[in-house]
Amino acid sequence: METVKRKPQVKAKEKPGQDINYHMTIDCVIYGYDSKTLKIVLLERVLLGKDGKDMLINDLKLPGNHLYNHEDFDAGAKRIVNDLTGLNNIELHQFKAFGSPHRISKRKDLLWFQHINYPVTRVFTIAYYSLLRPHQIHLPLNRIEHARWYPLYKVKNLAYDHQQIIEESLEALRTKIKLQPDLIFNLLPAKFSMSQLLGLYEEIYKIKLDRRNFYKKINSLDYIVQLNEKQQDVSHKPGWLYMFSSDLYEQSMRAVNII
Amino acid sequence: METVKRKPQVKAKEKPGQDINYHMTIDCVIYGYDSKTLKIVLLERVLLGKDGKDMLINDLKLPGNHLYNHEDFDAGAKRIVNDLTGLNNIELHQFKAFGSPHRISKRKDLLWFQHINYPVTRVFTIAYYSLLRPHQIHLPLNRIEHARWYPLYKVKNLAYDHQQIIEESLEALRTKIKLQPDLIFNLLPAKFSMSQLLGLYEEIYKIKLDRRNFYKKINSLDYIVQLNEKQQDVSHKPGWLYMFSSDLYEQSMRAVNII
DNA sequence: GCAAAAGTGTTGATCGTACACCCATGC
DNA sequence: GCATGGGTGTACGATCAACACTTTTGC
Repeated sequence: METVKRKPQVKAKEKPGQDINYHMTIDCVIYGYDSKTLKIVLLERVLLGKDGKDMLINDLKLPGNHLYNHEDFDAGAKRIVNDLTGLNNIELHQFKAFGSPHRISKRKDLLWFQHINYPVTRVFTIAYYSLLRPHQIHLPLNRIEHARWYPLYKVKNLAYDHQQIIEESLEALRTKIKLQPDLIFNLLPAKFSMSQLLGLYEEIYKIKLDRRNFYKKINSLDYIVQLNEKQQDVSHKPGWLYMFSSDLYEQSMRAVNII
Repeated sequence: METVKRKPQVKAKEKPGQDINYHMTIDCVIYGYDSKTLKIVLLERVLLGKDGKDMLINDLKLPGNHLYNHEDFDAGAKRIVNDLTGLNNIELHQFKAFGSPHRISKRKDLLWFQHINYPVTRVFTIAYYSLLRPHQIHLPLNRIEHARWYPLYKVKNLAYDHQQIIEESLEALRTKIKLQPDLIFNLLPAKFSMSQLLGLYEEIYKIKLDRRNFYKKINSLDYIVQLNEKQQDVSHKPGWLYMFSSDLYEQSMRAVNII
Protein backbone atom coordinates (compact mmCIF):
# COMPACT_ATOMS: atom_id res chain seq x y z
CA MET A 1 0.00 0.00 0.00
CA GLU A 2 1.13 3.46 -0.81
CA THR A 3 1.08 5.46 2.42
CA VAL A 4 1.67 9.02 3.40
CA LYS A 5 5.33 8.32 3.81
CA ARG A 6 5.93 7.36 0.20
CA LYS A 7 6.45 10.20 -2.13
CA PRO A 8 5.14 9.77 -5.65
CA GLN A 9 7.28 8.24 -8.33
CA VAL A 10 8.61 11.32 -10.02
CA LYS A 11 11.95 10.51 -11.51
CA ALA A 12 14.72 13.04 -11.80
CA LYS A 13 15.01 13.11 -15.58
CA GLU A 14 11.28 13.52 -15.91
CA LYS A 15 10.69 16.99 -14.46
CA PRO A 16 7.20 17.25 -15.80
CA GLY A 17 6.35 20.62 -17.28
CA GLN A 18 9.49 22.30 -16.12
CA ASP A 19 12.13 21.90 -18.78
CA ILE A 20 9.72 22.53 -21.58
CA ASN A 21 6.50 24.44 -21.92
CA TYR A 22 4.34 22.06 -23.82
CA HIS A 23 1.91 23.40 -26.34
CA MET A 24 -1.41 21.72 -26.89
CA THR A 25 -3.23 22.21 -30.14
CA ILE A 26 -6.21 20.83 -32.00
CA ASP A 27 -6.09 20.06 -35.72
CA CYS A 28 -9.18 19.29 -37.70
CA VAL A 29 -9.64 17.49 -41.00
CA ILE A 30 -12.87 18.95 -42.34
CA TYR A 31 -14.46 16.82 -45.03
CA GLY A 32 -16.97 17.77 -47.67
CA TYR A 33 -18.44 16.03 -50.70
CA ASP A 34 -19.71 17.93 -53.73
CA SER A 35 -21.30 14.88 -55.43
CA LYS A 36 -18.06 14.27 -57.27
CA THR A 37 -15.01 14.61 -55.08
CA LEU A 38 -14.09 14.34 -51.41
CA LYS A 39 -12.58 17.60 -50.30
CA ILE A 40 -10.93 18.94 -47.18
CA VAL A 41 -10.27 22.43 -45.91
CA LEU A 42 -6.66 23.61 -45.88
CA LEU A 43 -5.02 26.92 -45.12
CA GLU A 44 -2.24 28.42 -47.16
CA ARG A 45 1.08 29.10 -45.52
CA VAL A 46 3.34 31.46 -47.42
CA LEU A 47 6.63 33.01 -46.40
CA LEU A 48 8.25 35.50 -48.74
CA GLY A 49 11.99 36.15 -48.81
CA LYS A 50 13.54 39.50 -47.99
CA ASP A 51 13.23 40.73 -51.57
CA GLY A 52 9.52 40.06 -51.36
CA LYS A 53 9.66 37.80 -54.40
CA ASP A 54 11.16 34.44 -53.45
CA MET A 55 8.68 32.21 -51.76
CA LEU A 56 10.59 30.49 -49.00
CA ILE A 57 7.52 28.60 -47.99
CA ASN A 58 4.37 27.99 -49.98
CA ASP A 59 2.41 25.09 -48.76
CA LEU A 60 -0.78 24.04 -47.02
CA LYS A 61 -1.72 23.08 -43.51
CA LEU A 62 -4.72 21.83 -41.63
CA PRO A 63 -6.92 24.26 -39.77
CA GLY A 64 -5.77 24.07 -36.20
CA ASN A 65 -5.24 26.17 -33.16
CA HIS A 66 -4.02 26.20 -29.64
CA LEU A 67 -6.34 24.87 -27.02
CA TYR A 68 -7.53 27.50 -24.59
CA ASN A 69 -6.56 27.04 -21.00
CA HIS A 70 -9.97 26.03 -19.75
CA GLU A 71 -11.32 24.41 -22.85
CA ASP A 72 -11.69 20.71 -23.41
CA PHE A 73 -10.71 19.00 -26.64
CA ASP A 74 -14.17 18.73 -28.15
CA ALA A 75 -14.89 22.37 -27.46
CA GLY A 76 -11.61 23.37 -29.07
CA ALA A 77 -12.42 21.41 -32.19
CA LYS A 78 -15.86 22.98 -32.35
CA ARG A 79 -14.36 26.41 -32.03
CA ILE A 80 -12.02 25.79 -34.94
CA VAL A 81 -14.82 24.64 -37.22
CA ASN A 82 -16.91 27.56 -36.08
CA ASP A 83 -14.07 30.02 -36.72
CA LEU A 84 -13.77 28.70 -40.24
CA THR A 85 -17.37 28.38 -41.21
CA GLY A 86 -19.57 29.98 -38.61
CA LEU A 87 -21.30 26.62 -38.17
CA ASN A 88 -22.31 25.02 -34.92
CA ASN A 89 -23.64 21.55 -34.21
CA ILE A 90 -21.23 19.84 -36.55
CA GLU A 91 -20.27 16.19 -36.06
CA LEU A 92 -16.75 16.04 -34.69
CA HIS A 93 -14.68 12.96 -34.06
CA GLN A 94 -11.46 12.77 -32.14
CA PHE A 95 -9.40 10.03 -33.73
CA LYS A 96 -5.81 10.29 -32.54
CA ALA A 97 -3.23 12.33 -30.68
CA PHE A 98 0.03 13.19 -32.40
CA GLY A 99 3.01 14.17 -30.33
CA SER A 100 6.28 12.91 -31.73
CA PRO A 101 9.15 15.14 -30.61
CA HIS A 102 10.12 15.24 -34.28
CA ARG A 103 6.87 16.38 -35.79
CA ILE A 104 8.27 19.86 -36.17
CA SER A 105 11.68 19.19 -37.66
CA LYS A 106 11.39 19.72 -41.40
CA ARG A 107 13.45 22.67 -42.55
CA LYS A 108 10.50 24.68 -43.78
CA ASP A 109 8.65 24.14 -40.52
CA LEU A 110 11.58 25.37 -38.45
CA LEU A 111 11.86 28.35 -40.76
CA TRP A 112 8.20 29.10 -40.22
CA PHE A 113 8.52 28.93 -36.45
CA GLN A 114 11.43 31.32 -36.65
CA HIS A 115 9.34 33.64 -38.78
CA ILE A 116 6.41 33.72 -36.40
CA ASN A 117 8.72 34.11 -33.42
CA TYR A 118 7.72 30.88 -31.79
CA PRO A 119 10.06 28.99 -29.56
CA VAL A 120 10.67 25.62 -31.15
CA THR A 121 9.11 23.59 -28.44
CA ARG A 122 7.07 20.53 -28.13
CA VAL A 123 3.66 20.76 -29.76
CA PHE A 124 1.04 18.10 -29.18
CA THR A 125 -2.06 17.95 -31.28
CA ILE A 126 -5.34 16.21 -30.80
CA ALA A 127 -6.65 15.40 -34.25
CA TYR A 128 -10.32 15.49 -35.21
CA TYR A 129 -12.22 14.92 -38.36
CA SER A 130 -15.48 16.60 -39.14
CA LEU A 131 -18.10 16.06 -41.82
CA LEU A 132 -19.89 18.91 -43.57
CA ARG A 133 -22.97 18.78 -45.77
CA PRO A 134 -22.72 20.05 -49.35
CA HIS A 135 -24.59 23.30 -48.70
CA GLN A 136 -22.09 23.91 -45.90
CA ILE A 137 -19.21 23.45 -48.30
CA HIS A 138 -20.27 26.52 -50.18
CA LEU A 139 -20.02 28.74 -47.16
CA PRO A 140 -17.59 31.59 -47.58
CA LEU A 141 -14.90 30.14 -45.31
CA ASN A 142 -13.98 33.73 -44.80
CA ARG A 143 -13.86 33.81 -41.08
CA ILE A 144 -10.31 32.68 -41.34
CA GLU A 145 -8.43 33.97 -44.34
CA HIS A 146 -6.71 31.74 -46.84
CA ALA A 147 -8.95 28.77 -46.22
CA ARG A 148 -9.95 26.81 -49.30
CA TRP A 149 -11.34 23.43 -50.24
CA TYR A 150 -8.89 20.99 -51.82
CA PRO A 151 -9.48 17.54 -53.34
CA LEU A 152 -8.51 15.04 -50.67
CA TYR A 153 -6.69 12.65 -52.94
CA LYS A 154 -4.48 15.30 -54.50
CA VAL A 155 -3.04 17.11 -51.52
CA LYS A 156 0.65 16.65 -50.88
CA ASN A 157 3.69 18.31 -49.33
CA LEU A 158 1.76 19.63 -46.38
CA ALA A 159 3.21 21.40 -43.38
CA TYR A 160 4.43 19.48 -40.34
CA ASP A 161 3.02 15.95 -40.13
CA HIS A 162 -0.30 17.01 -41.58
CA GLN A 163 -0.09 14.62 -44.50
CA GLN A 164 0.07 11.76 -42.02
CA ILE A 165 -2.76 13.20 -39.97
CA ILE A 166 -4.97 13.36 -43.05
CA GLU A 167 -4.15 9.81 -44.05
CA GLU A 168 -4.94 8.52 -40.60
CA SER A 169 -8.15 10.54 -40.50
CA LEU A 170 -9.28 8.85 -43.70
CA GLU A 171 -8.51 5.43 -42.28
CA ALA A 172 -10.42 6.31 -39.13
CA LEU A 173 -13.35 7.61 -41.14
CA ARG A 174 -13.50 4.47 -43.29
CA THR A 175 -13.43 2.25 -40.24
CA LYS A 176 -16.02 4.32 -38.42
CA ILE A 177 -18.44 4.25 -41.34
CA LYS A 178 -18.23 0.48 -41.59
CA LEU A 179 -19.35 0.24 -37.99
CA GLN A 180 -21.64 3.25 -37.88
CA PRO A 181 -22.94 3.88 -41.38
CA ASP A 182 -25.08 6.77 -40.19
CA LEU A 183 -21.97 8.93 -40.25
CA ILE A 184 -21.86 8.99 -44.01
CA PHE A 185 -25.14 10.87 -44.27
CA ASN A 186 -23.47 13.87 -42.71
CA LEU A 187 -21.69 14.31 -46.02
CA LEU A 188 -24.93 14.35 -48.02
CA PRO A 189 -27.79 16.79 -48.29
CA ALA A 190 -30.92 15.96 -46.31
CA LYS A 191 -32.50 14.68 -49.52
CA PHE A 192 -30.16 12.67 -51.68
CA SER A 193 -30.35 10.34 -54.65
CA MET A 194 -29.22 6.75 -54.73
CA SER A 195 -26.30 7.57 -57.01
CA GLN A 196 -25.09 10.35 -54.75
CA LEU A 197 -24.85 7.85 -51.93
CA LEU A 198 -23.24 5.25 -54.15
CA GLY A 199 -20.77 7.77 -55.49
CA LEU A 200 -19.85 8.80 -51.98
CA TYR A 201 -19.09 5.22 -50.96
CA GLU A 202 -16.99 4.80 -54.07
CA GLU A 203 -15.13 8.01 -53.39
CA ILE A 204 -14.43 7.28 -49.73
CA TYR A 205 -13.27 3.72 -50.25
CA LYS A 206 -11.81 4.21 -53.76
CA ILE A 207 -13.67 1.22 -55.13
CA LYS A 208 -16.27 0.43 -57.78
CA LEU A 209 -19.62 -0.91 -56.61
CA ASP A 210 -22.28 -2.79 -58.57
CA ARG A 211 -25.27 -0.52 -58.93
CA ARG A 212 -27.92 -3.23 -58.82
CA ASN A 213 -26.59 -4.82 -55.68
CA PHE A 214 -26.16 -1.43 -54.09
CA TYR A 215 -29.81 -0.49 -54.77
CA LYS A 216 -30.91 -3.79 -53.31
CA LYS A 217 -28.77 -3.32 -50.23
CA ILE A 218 -29.90 0.22 -49.57
CA ASN A 219 -33.55 -0.63 -50.11
CA SER A 220 -33.21 -3.37 -47.52
CA LEU A 221 -32.20 -0.79 -44.91
CA ASP A 222 -35.34 0.58 -43.40
CA TYR A 223 -33.65 3.65 -42.03
CA ILE A 224 -33.06 4.97 -45.53
CA VAL A 225 -36.48 6.23 -46.52
CA GLN A 226 -37.62 6.80 -50.08
CA LEU A 227 -39.39 10.14 -50.43
CA ASN A 228 -42.25 10.98 -52.72
CA GLU A 229 -40.00 13.21 -54.69
CA LYS A 230 -37.59 13.00 -57.60
CA GLN A 231 -34.51 14.80 -58.80
CA GLN A 232 -35.14 18.07 -60.64
CA ASP A 233 -33.33 19.71 -63.51
CA VAL A 234 -31.30 16.72 -64.53
CA SER A 235 -30.81 15.89 -68.18
CA HIS A 236 -31.70 12.25 -67.76
CA LYS A 237 -34.36 10.15 -66.11
CA PRO A 238 -34.76 11.71 -62.69
CA GLY A 239 -34.11 9.45 -59.74
CA TRP A 240 -35.95 9.10 -56.47
CA LEU A 241 -34.78 11.05 -53.48
CA TYR A 242 -34.14 9.46 -50.11
CA MET A 243 -33.62 10.63 -46.58
CA PHE A 244 -31.81 9.15 -43.60
CA SER A 245 -33.94 8.59 -40.52
CA SER A 246 -31.88 8.62 -37.36
CA ASP A 247 -34.84 7.33 -35.35
CA LEU A 248 -35.19 4.23 -37.47
CA TYR A 249 -31.42 3.87 -37.50
CA GLU A 250 -31.22 3.80 -33.71
CA GLN A 251 -33.91 1.13 -33.62
CA SER A 252 -32.21 -1.11 -36.14
CA MET A 253 -28.82 -0.83 -34.43
CA ARG A 254 -29.81 -3.03 -31.49
CA ALA A 255 -28.73 -6.25 -33.17
CA VAL A 256 -25.07 -7.15 -32.96
CA ASN A 257 -22.58 -9.36 -34.67
CA ILE A 258 -19.33 -10.24 -33.11
CA ILE A 259 -16.79 -12.60 -34.51
CA MET B 1 -2.24 34.24 -49.17
CA GLU B 2 -0.58 34.51 -45.83
CA THR B 3 2.55 36.64 -46.28
CA VAL B 4 5.42 37.77 -44.16
CA LYS B 5 3.42 40.75 -43.03
CA ARG B 6 0.67 38.74 -41.39
CA LYS B 7 1.37 37.61 -37.92
CA PRO B 8 -0.08 34.31 -36.89
CA GLN B 9 -3.50 34.06 -35.36
CA VAL B 10 -2.64 33.93 -31.70
CA LYS B 11 -5.47 35.42 -29.77
CA ALA B 12 -4.98 37.31 -26.55
CA LYS B 13 -6.91 35.02 -24.27
CA GLU B 14 -5.09 32.04 -25.65
CA LYS B 15 -1.51 32.62 -24.49
CA PRO B 16 -0.38 29.13 -25.26
CA GLY B 17 1.80 27.58 -22.63
CA GLN B 18 2.16 30.72 -20.61
CA ASP B 19 -0.66 30.87 -18.11
CA ILE B 20 -0.43 27.21 -17.30
CA ASN B 21 2.27 24.62 -17.44
CA TYR B 22 0.52 21.71 -19.05
CA HIS B 23 1.39 18.23 -17.94
CA MET B 24 1.36 15.39 -20.40
CA THR B 25 0.94 11.87 -19.15
CA ILE B 26 0.33 8.38 -20.49
CA ASP B 27 -2.12 6.00 -18.88
CA CYS B 28 -2.28 2.38 -19.79
CA VAL B 29 -5.05 -0.18 -19.38
CA ILE B 30 -3.18 -3.47 -19.25
CA TYR B 31 -5.39 -6.46 -19.94
CA GLY B 32 -4.85 -10.08 -19.07
CA TYR B 33 -6.99 -13.21 -19.24
CA ASP B 34 -6.49 -16.15 -16.91
CA SER B 35 -8.92 -18.49 -18.76
CA LYS B 36 -11.73 -17.28 -16.56
CA THR B 37 -11.75 -13.55 -16.06
CA LEU B 38 -10.55 -10.45 -17.86
CA LYS B 39 -8.25 -8.54 -15.56
CA ILE B 40 -6.45 -5.24 -15.58
CA VAL B 41 -3.51 -3.88 -13.64
CA LEU B 42 -4.24 -1.16 -11.11
CA LEU B 43 -2.13 0.60 -8.51
CA GLU B 44 -3.28 1.32 -5.00
CA ARG B 45 -3.45 4.89 -3.83
CA VAL B 46 -3.65 5.32 -0.08
CA LEU B 47 -3.47 8.47 1.99
CA LEU B 48 -3.49 8.18 5.77
CA GLY B 49 -4.71 10.92 8.07
CA LYS B 50 -2.50 12.62 10.65
CA ASP B 51 -3.22 10.03 13.32
CA GLY B 52 -1.94 7.42 10.92
CA LYS B 53 -5.19 5.48 11.18
CA ASP B 54 -7.89 7.19 9.15
CA MET B 55 -7.62 6.44 5.48
CA LEU B 56 -8.39 9.70 3.74
CA ILE B 57 -7.93 8.06 0.38
CA ASN B 58 -7.94 4.38 -0.43
CA ASP B 59 -8.63 3.70 -4.03
CA LEU B 60 -7.11 2.48 -7.28
CA LYS B 61 -5.66 4.11 -10.35
CA LEU B 62 -4.33 3.11 -13.71
CA PRO B 63 -0.61 2.73 -14.22
CA GLY B 64 0.49 5.97 -15.76
CA ASN B 65 3.31 8.40 -15.80
CA HIS B 66 4.51 11.66 -17.16
CA LEU B 67 5.86 11.66 -20.65
CA TYR B 68 9.54 12.43 -20.83
CA ASN B 69 10.53 15.54 -22.67
CA HIS B 70 11.92 13.83 -25.72
CA GLU B 71 9.81 10.73 -25.74
CA ASP B 72 6.96 10.03 -28.08
CA PHE B 73 3.64 8.59 -26.93
CA ASP B 74 4.26 5.01 -27.98
CA ALA B 75 7.62 4.97 -26.27
CA GLY B 76 6.09 6.36 -23.09
CA ALA B 77 3.46 3.64 -23.06
CA LYS B 78 6.11 0.99 -23.62
CA ARG B 79 8.13 2.36 -20.77
CA ILE B 80 5.18 2.14 -18.39
CA VAL B 81 4.47 -1.47 -19.28
CA ASN B 82 8.14 -2.24 -18.99
CA ASP B 83 8.36 -0.54 -15.59
CA LEU B 84 5.51 -2.67 -14.36
CA THR B 85 6.42 -6.00 -15.81
CA GLY B 86 9.88 -5.90 -17.26
CA LEU B 87 8.38 -6.92 -20.60
CA ASN B 88 9.26 -5.51 -23.98
CA ASN B 89 7.63 -6.06 -27.35
CA ILE B 90 4.12 -5.82 -26.01
CA GLU B 91 1.23 -4.82 -28.25
CA LEU B 92 0.20 -1.28 -27.37
CA HIS B 93 -2.72 0.65 -28.77
CA GLN B 94 -3.37 4.33 -28.39
CA PHE B 95 -7.12 4.78 -28.30
CA LYS B 96 -7.95 8.24 -27.03
CA ALA B 97 -6.68 11.43 -25.44
CA PHE B 98 -8.35 12.71 -22.30
CA GLY B 99 -7.94 16.33 -21.35
CA SER B 100 -11.03 17.80 -19.80
CA PRO B 101 -10.12 20.72 -17.51
CA HIS B 102 -12.30 18.99 -14.90
CA ARG B 103 -10.71 15.58 -14.92
CA ILE B 104 -8.95 16.41 -11.69
CA SER B 105 -11.70 17.95 -9.63
CA LYS B 106 -13.02 15.25 -7.31
CA ARG B 107 -12.31 16.04 -3.69
CA LYS B 108 -10.11 13.05 -3.10
CA ASP B 109 -8.05 13.83 -6.20
CA LEU B 110 -7.45 17.40 -5.11
CA LEU B 111 -6.49 16.11 -1.68
CA TRP B 112 -4.03 13.74 -3.28
CA PHE B 113 -2.44 16.49 -5.34
CA GLN B 114 -2.05 18.53 -2.21
CA HIS B 115 -0.43 15.56 -0.47
CA ILE B 116 2.11 14.97 -3.22
CA ASN B 117 2.83 18.67 -3.49
CA TYR B 118 1.68 18.99 -7.04
CA PRO B 119 0.32 22.22 -8.41
CA VAL B 120 -3.27 21.60 -9.45
CA THR B 121 -2.76 22.23 -13.10
CA ARG B 122 -3.96 20.85 -16.34
CA VAL B 123 -3.05 17.24 -16.94
CA PHE B 124 -3.57 15.65 -20.33
CA THR B 125 -3.32 11.95 -20.78
CA ILE B 126 -2.90 9.81 -23.83
CA ALA B 127 -4.61 6.52 -23.07
CA TYR B 128 -3.37 3.15 -24.29
CA TYR B 129 -4.49 -0.37 -23.84
CA SER B 130 -2.18 -3.30 -23.89
CA LEU B 131 -2.73 -7.06 -24.03
CA LEU B 132 -0.66 -9.53 -22.04
CA ARG B 133 -0.47 -13.29 -22.40
CA PRO B 134 -1.39 -15.47 -19.42
CA HIS B 135 2.17 -16.40 -18.55
CA GLN B 136 2.90 -12.68 -18.49
CA ILE B 137 0.07 -12.12 -16.04
CA HIS B 138 1.88 -14.13 -13.46
CA LEU B 139 4.93 -11.95 -13.56
CA PRO B 140 5.75 -10.40 -10.22
CA LEU B 141 4.61 -6.87 -11.15
CA ASN B 142 7.12 -5.83 -8.57
CA ARG B 143 8.96 -3.24 -10.54
CA ILE B 144 6.38 -0.78 -9.39
CA GLU B 145 5.03 -1.38 -5.93
CA HIS B 146 1.34 -1.75 -5.17
CA ALA B 147 0.45 -3.04 -8.60
CA ARG B 148 -2.08 -5.87 -8.67
CA TRP B 149 -4.45 -7.55 -11.08
CA TYR B 150 -8.14 -6.78 -10.62
CA PRO B 151 -11.17 -8.25 -12.35
CA LEU B 152 -12.15 -5.78 -15.06
CA TYR B 153 -15.88 -5.95 -14.48
CA LYS B 154 -15.67 -5.32 -10.77
CA VAL B 155 -13.49 -2.25 -10.52
CA LYS B 156 -15.18 0.93 -9.36
CA ASN B 157 -14.53 4.24 -7.62
CA LEU B 158 -11.23 4.77 -9.34
CA ALA B 159 -9.08 7.85 -9.11
CA TYR B 160 -9.56 10.78 -11.50
CA ASP B 161 -11.45 9.82 -14.67
CA HIS B 162 -9.87 6.40 -14.79
CA GLN B 163 -13.20 4.61 -14.65
CA GLN B 164 -14.17 6.33 -17.86
CA ILE B 165 -10.81 5.61 -19.45
CA ILE B 166 -11.23 1.92 -18.70
CA GLU B 167 -14.74 1.84 -20.11
CA GLU B 168 -13.64 3.53 -23.29
CA SER B 169 -10.65 1.22 -23.59
CA LEU B 170 -12.97 -1.77 -23.47
CA GLU B 171 -15.16 -0.28 -26.19
CA ALA B 172 -12.08 0.40 -28.30
CA LEU B 173 -10.80 -3.11 -27.74
CA ARG B 174 -14.12 -4.67 -28.70
CA THR B 175 -14.29 -2.64 -31.86
CA LYS B 176 -10.70 -3.33 -32.77
CA ILE B 177 -11.10 -7.08 -32.37
CA LYS B 178 -14.12 -7.12 -34.65
CA LEU B 179 -12.02 -5.55 -37.36
CA GLN B 180 -8.71 -7.19 -36.55
CA PRO B 181 -9.39 -10.48 -34.81
CA ASP B 182 -5.69 -11.28 -34.59
CA LEU B 183 -5.50 -8.97 -31.59
CA ILE B 184 -7.38 -11.37 -29.38
CA PHE B 185 -4.64 -13.99 -29.58
CA ASN B 186 -2.38 -11.69 -27.64
CA LEU B 187 -4.49 -12.54 -24.62
CA LEU B 188 -4.00 -16.28 -25.03
CA PRO B 189 -1.02 -18.59 -24.65
CA ALA B 190 0.73 -19.61 -27.86
CA LYS B 191 -1.09 -22.94 -27.66
CA PHE B 192 -4.71 -22.66 -26.65
CA SER B 193 -7.83 -24.77 -26.63
CA MET B 194 -11.06 -24.02 -28.44
CA SER B 195 -12.88 -23.33 -25.21
CA GLN B 196 -10.24 -20.90 -24.02
CA LEU B 197 -10.82 -18.88 -27.16
CA LEU B 198 -14.57 -19.16 -26.85
CA GLY B 199 -14.47 -18.18 -23.21
CA LEU B 200 -12.38 -15.17 -24.06
CA TYR B 201 -14.88 -13.95 -26.65
CA GLU B 202 -17.67 -14.45 -24.15
CA GLU B 203 -15.77 -12.56 -21.49
CA ILE B 204 -14.81 -9.63 -23.68
CA TYR B 205 -18.24 -9.14 -25.20
CA LYS B 206 -20.26 -10.36 -22.21
CA ILE B 207 -22.34 -12.69 -24.33
CA LYS B 208 -23.07 -16.38 -24.64
CA LEU B 209 -21.98 -18.14 -27.84
CA ASP B 210 -23.17 -21.41 -29.31
CA ARG B 211 -20.33 -23.89 -29.04
CA ARG B 212 -21.11 -25.82 -32.21
CA ASN B 213 -21.33 -22.74 -34.39
CA PHE B 214 -18.20 -21.37 -32.81
CA TYR B 215 -16.20 -24.54 -33.54
CA LYS B 216 -17.43 -24.45 -37.12
CA LYS B 217 -16.50 -20.81 -37.51
CA ILE B 218 -13.04 -21.20 -36.04
CA ASN B 219 -12.31 -24.30 -38.07
CA SER B 220 -13.20 -22.36 -41.22
CA LEU B 221 -10.45 -19.84 -40.46
CA ASP B 222 -7.26 -21.20 -41.92
CA TYR B 223 -5.06 -18.98 -39.80
CA ILE B 224 -6.07 -20.85 -36.67
CA VAL B 225 -4.10 -24.04 -36.93
CA GLN B 226 -4.92 -27.25 -35.10
CA LEU B 227 -1.82 -28.76 -33.53
CA ASN B 228 -1.04 -32.44 -33.04
CA GLU B 229 -1.39 -32.01 -29.33
CA LYS B 230 -4.08 -32.12 -26.67
CA GLN B 231 -4.71 -30.57 -23.30
CA GLN B 232 -2.92 -32.23 -20.39
CA ASP B 233 -3.92 -32.77 -16.80
CA VAL B 234 -7.55 -31.90 -17.22
CA SER B 235 -10.18 -33.91 -15.45
CA HIS B 236 -12.34 -34.33 -18.51
CA LYS B 237 -11.91 -35.26 -22.14
CA PRO B 238 -8.85 -33.32 -23.28
CA GLY B 239 -9.36 -30.95 -26.18
CA TRP B 240 -7.15 -30.20 -29.15
CA LEU B 241 -4.73 -27.32 -28.96
CA TYR B 242 -4.53 -24.63 -31.62
CA MET B 243 -2.15 -21.88 -32.57
CA PHE B 244 -2.59 -18.58 -34.35
CA SER B 245 -0.51 -18.12 -37.50
CA SER B 246 0.15 -14.48 -38.24
CA ASP B 247 1.53 -15.38 -41.68
CA LEU B 248 -1.67 -17.09 -42.73
CA TYR B 249 -3.65 -14.29 -41.12
CA GLU B 250 -1.93 -11.63 -43.19
CA GLN B 251 -2.67 -13.60 -46.33
CA SER B 252 -6.33 -14.03 -45.60
CA MET B 253 -6.82 -10.37 -44.72
CA ARG B 254 -6.63 -9.18 -48.31
CA ALA B 255 -10.33 -9.50 -48.98
CA VAL B 256 -12.55 -6.63 -47.93
CA ASN B 257 -16.17 -5.89 -47.26
CA ILE B 258 -17.48 -2.42 -47.13
CA ILE B 259 -21.08 -1.47 -46.65
C1' DG C 1 -20.49 -44.52 -12.57
C1' DC C 2 -20.47 -39.78 -12.43
C1' DA C 3 -19.06 -35.13 -13.30
C1' DA C 4 -17.22 -32.09 -16.70
C1' DA C 5 -16.15 -30.54 -20.81
C1' DA C 6 -15.10 -32.11 -25.88
C1' DG C 7 -16.73 -32.99 -30.18
C1' DT C 8 -20.01 -33.26 -33.94
C1' DG C 9 -24.30 -32.30 -38.56
C1' DT C 10 -28.44 -30.69 -40.58
C1' DT C 11 -31.74 -27.48 -41.95
C1' DG C 12 -33.71 -23.07 -43.27
C1' DA C 13 -33.03 -18.24 -43.72
C1' DT C 14 -30.31 -14.61 -45.05
C1' DC C 15 -26.92 -12.33 -47.53
C1' DG C 16 -23.46 -11.34 -51.19
C1' DT C 17 -22.24 -11.51 -55.95
C1' DA C 18 -22.42 -11.80 -60.71
C1' DC C 19 -24.64 -10.31 -64.57
C1' DA C 20 -27.90 -7.32 -69.06
C1' DC C 21 -31.65 -4.96 -70.58
C1' DC C 22 -35.31 -1.31 -70.87
C1' DC C 23 -36.85 3.54 -69.23
C1' DA C 24 -37.43 8.62 -68.73
C1' DT C 25 -35.63 12.90 -69.45
C1' DG C 26 -33.11 17.13 -71.72
C1' DC C 27 -31.22 18.67 -75.58
C1' DG D 1 -33.04 10.35 -81.86
C1' DC D 2 -29.38 10.25 -78.90
C1' DA D 3 -26.83 10.70 -74.75
C1' DT D 4 -27.15 10.18 -69.91
C1' DG D 5 -27.92 8.04 -65.97
C1' DG D 6 -32.24 5.53 -63.55
C1' DG D 7 -34.27 1.38 -62.42
C1' DT D 8 -34.95 -3.62 -62.16
C1' DG D 9 -34.59 -9.79 -61.21
C1' DT D 10 -32.57 -14.18 -60.94
C1' DA D 11 -29.64 -17.84 -59.62
C1' DC D 12 -25.81 -19.59 -57.12
C1' DG D 13 -22.91 -20.00 -53.29
C1' DA D 14 -21.57 -18.64 -48.69
C1' DT D 15 -22.66 -17.68 -44.25
C1' DC D 16 -25.45 -17.64 -40.02
C1' DA D 17 -28.56 -19.37 -36.38
C1' DA D 18 -30.92 -22.77 -34.10
C1' DC D 19 -30.78 -27.04 -32.05
C1' DA D 20 -29.14 -32.41 -28.77
C1' DC D 21 -26.61 -36.27 -28.25
C1' DT D 22 -22.33 -39.10 -27.72
C1' DT D 23 -17.36 -39.32 -26.18
C1' DT D 24 -13.36 -39.15 -23.25
C1' DT D 25 -11.09 -38.38 -19.26
C1' DG D 26 -10.14 -37.96 -13.88
C1' DC D 27 -11.82 -39.06 -9.78
